[in-house]
Amino acid sequence: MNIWKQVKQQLAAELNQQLEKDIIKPGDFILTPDASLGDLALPLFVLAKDLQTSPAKLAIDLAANWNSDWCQAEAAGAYLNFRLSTEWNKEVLANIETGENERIGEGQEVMIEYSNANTHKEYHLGHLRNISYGDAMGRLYRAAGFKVWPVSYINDFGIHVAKTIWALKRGFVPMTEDASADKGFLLGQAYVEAVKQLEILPEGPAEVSQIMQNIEARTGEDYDLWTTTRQWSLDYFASIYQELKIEFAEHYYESEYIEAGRALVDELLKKGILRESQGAIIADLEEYGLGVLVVLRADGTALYPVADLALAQEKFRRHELTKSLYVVDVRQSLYFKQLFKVLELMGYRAEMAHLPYDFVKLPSGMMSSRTGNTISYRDLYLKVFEKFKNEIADRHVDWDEDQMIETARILTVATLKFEMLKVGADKVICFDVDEALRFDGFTASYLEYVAARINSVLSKSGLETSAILSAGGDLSQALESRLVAKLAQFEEKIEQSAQAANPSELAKYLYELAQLFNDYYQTVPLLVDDSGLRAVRMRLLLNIRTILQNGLELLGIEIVRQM
RNA sequence: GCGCCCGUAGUUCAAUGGAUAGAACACCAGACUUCUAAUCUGGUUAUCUAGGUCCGAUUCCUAGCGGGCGCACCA
Repeated sequence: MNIWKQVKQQLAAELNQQLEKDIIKPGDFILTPDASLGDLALPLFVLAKDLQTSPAKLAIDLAANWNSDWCQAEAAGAYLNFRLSTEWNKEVLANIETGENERIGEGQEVMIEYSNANTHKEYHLGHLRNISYGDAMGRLYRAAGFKVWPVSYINDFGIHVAKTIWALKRGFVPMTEDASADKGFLLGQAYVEAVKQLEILPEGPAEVSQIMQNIEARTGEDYDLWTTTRQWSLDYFASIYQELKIEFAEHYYESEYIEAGRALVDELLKKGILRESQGAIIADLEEYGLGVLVVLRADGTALYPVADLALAQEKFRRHELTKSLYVVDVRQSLYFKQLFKVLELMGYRAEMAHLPYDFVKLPSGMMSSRTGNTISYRDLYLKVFEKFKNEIADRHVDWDEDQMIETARILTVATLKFEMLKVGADKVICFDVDEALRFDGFTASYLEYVAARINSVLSKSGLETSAILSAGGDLSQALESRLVAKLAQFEEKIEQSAQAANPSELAKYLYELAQLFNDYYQTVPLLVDDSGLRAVRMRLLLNIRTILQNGLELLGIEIVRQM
């Protein structure tokens, strides 16, 4: 139930009745720029023109004839401002407490592919942005009632694999006998070393090429080495997913779709969707303004679309999808337009969309796993984790080790994800480690701190949840009304974030809510002697925590109990 | 050359075509005998340029400037 939308509908209905026309729509209302002006506003410029009067005069007329108690109307220049009564506050809280929300996606299935990492390479910040974004989008769709299939697609078969294996065979990077997750991490370093050595050793390229052929033959020593090292990477990825609490319904691997892809290419050649050109096999999409997509090289080896086409086919075969989404770097925008066009020509009609996001760069320049100018996920995680752990140790000498570690883990994951999600997907993130290690300002820590503060106050209130929920006192402070109005906007924010495919809107909303709370906490005493007042304030806090918790959950972030 | 994205405060980012362009960081000055100071309060600073549409443009259109990224055998 979207209460803010209900309010807009109600206002529109009452105004239309007053005017005896059906011209005001719920979408015409805007938020006031300042709380002193009220909660909602209606700009009257267009309406005044239709009614052949001036906006200011219309505002005065409408305000004069307004006679509803639940909401006050006031003319302010060309705007009609509305202020909701304090009575309304409790309705909002009751609405949140019932926990129902709109489910526009009921009965629809959406597949969302993300975390398209490469085995035998480092898992770095770029992947962190991808997985955080993909996970959040999946959660937003799920909240809207869709059946969501989060899937990962792992590229385990490119030339980069051969390079890494070459580096291992040549002993450029010593492999330890530690857990395989560590080996997965070391593979990333092996790859960087391979790229370096390939520029030095003249015999390198030929050796790598031979290894690639051996792997593709799927037999022999190099193939066995591929199987083993591939598993190291997969175990490493799995450990990261577990750490981030991100779960996939299915995992797809490029190596498993190349063969089917080749058969598909033959079929599409016969159908005339693909054709031969300059020795290569292409999809000629010039007539759609999409240029040319090369599918097979002139030497017959497969390019990326081969597996991708077969994979898409498999996805549609397995599930009745209404939407199929791909969370991939913005640089592949053209590629996805081409891929979707070919799939359309093949007869697929489901909605297919690329959810692009811009890359993560460092103050030192572009990240590149080839040159090694990256921040690995693991290094960053450990750095942030250490900082939190030290901070907790300073503040809570009485905590045991388990509590410290668990809290630091939650805060670390929250920080990593929040840093990736708080910026619009269309923006390049210039990642500054020192910035990310901050605990103040627009950070996950700020939000977590509010949750912890609320928990603390609630437990000191001495009230049972049932007593809090049935509290009947009045929330009459201006800050309380602002907080409630903010809470009421939650559903709408979710909808907007989902529609714009932009979790940063939700992140920003939650931050603003937290700011309001801290202001409230600072200025208004909460644990007051008046038991009715105390109870209703606790009720407000409980609701703030609910929204904070639910909102952060949509971003894939857990809240701490204490910090 | 063609296409896509981005140009907002010293920096990093906000603003479904609406009221005085908001935050955060940094900097300066304050607030814990009282619910967690990982907090709060106050102070200084900005829409790349030129046109156009509109009652109203950071937002939409055109041209230019600046940056990034794509565009036939990378993924």
